[in-house]
Amino acid sequence: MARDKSAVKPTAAELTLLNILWQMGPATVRQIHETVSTTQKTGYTTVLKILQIMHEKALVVRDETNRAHVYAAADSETNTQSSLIKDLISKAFGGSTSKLVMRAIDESTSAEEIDDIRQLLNSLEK
Amino acid sequence: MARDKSAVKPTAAELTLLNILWQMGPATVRQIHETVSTTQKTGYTTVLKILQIMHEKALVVRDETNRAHVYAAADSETNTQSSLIKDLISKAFGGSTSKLVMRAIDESTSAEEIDDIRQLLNSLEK
DNA sequence: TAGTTATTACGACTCCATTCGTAATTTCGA
DNA sequence: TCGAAATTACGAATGGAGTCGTAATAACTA
Repeated sequence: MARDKSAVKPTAAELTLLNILWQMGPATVRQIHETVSTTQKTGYTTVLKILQIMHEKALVVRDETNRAHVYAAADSETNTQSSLIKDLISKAFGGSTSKLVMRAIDESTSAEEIDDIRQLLNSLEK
Repeated sequence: MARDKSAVKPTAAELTLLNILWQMGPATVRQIHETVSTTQKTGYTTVLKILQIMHEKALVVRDETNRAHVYAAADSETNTQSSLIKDLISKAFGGSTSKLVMRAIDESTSAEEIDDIRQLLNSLEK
């Protein structure tokens, strides 16, 4: 049996690094550390260690051609978002997507975002 | 300063017990354990311990009047769902509610659920 | 009352996430 | 070439989640 990739759920720290990788594209530890340092005070080797663990979990791939390894997200942002949301729907919303959507939309949701959602619904065949 | 309740995010195991409490209403450890046992094999003292930790975190309240303490969820299901979803939107969707909704709806979403969402949007003033 | 049963309290143990210091390795410039 | 700088590798320390065994306590019953 092949291992189910969607079973690997990134932790909070891992998601922080994935967000950077999705934004920047493939990057070295130094680049990633510099970016993460603008918002947090995290040591260089901490970032390195987390990337190594993510590599073991296959959350990232890395190019070892050069001295400084280049890391990249193994899965797309879209796919990761989908699996995170499916997880939350099953664990906290009794499996109901509509319940989640109803909770997600509140007074802080902008009119533009609501328009976006309306257009999405209109584009559905169902 | 009052402590911010929304800062406490229930873990996976805690969420399992909260779901039971929201469903059953206030209940003893025995009742909760019996319910959780229908789907998992978890020891009685494990459930007790988790409830005690949840009590320390103020995720549940308990009535110690009787020998068998009666536990109840401290916060409503709706409020907890809202804070879980806000957390996910900020950590994985760049703060965009519409992006989350777009990911949430996919081919597995039933026509009934999509209708529910349409009605929600129609009922909005925006 | 005395023993059995039910319940809570306590603490230990494992696993994993997160952090970082230090060692080993490689590269590059003087 | 050789030493400084950069990078990776390794491992230890901390803390929390989840698990459960055992002790302490309370209640019930024969």
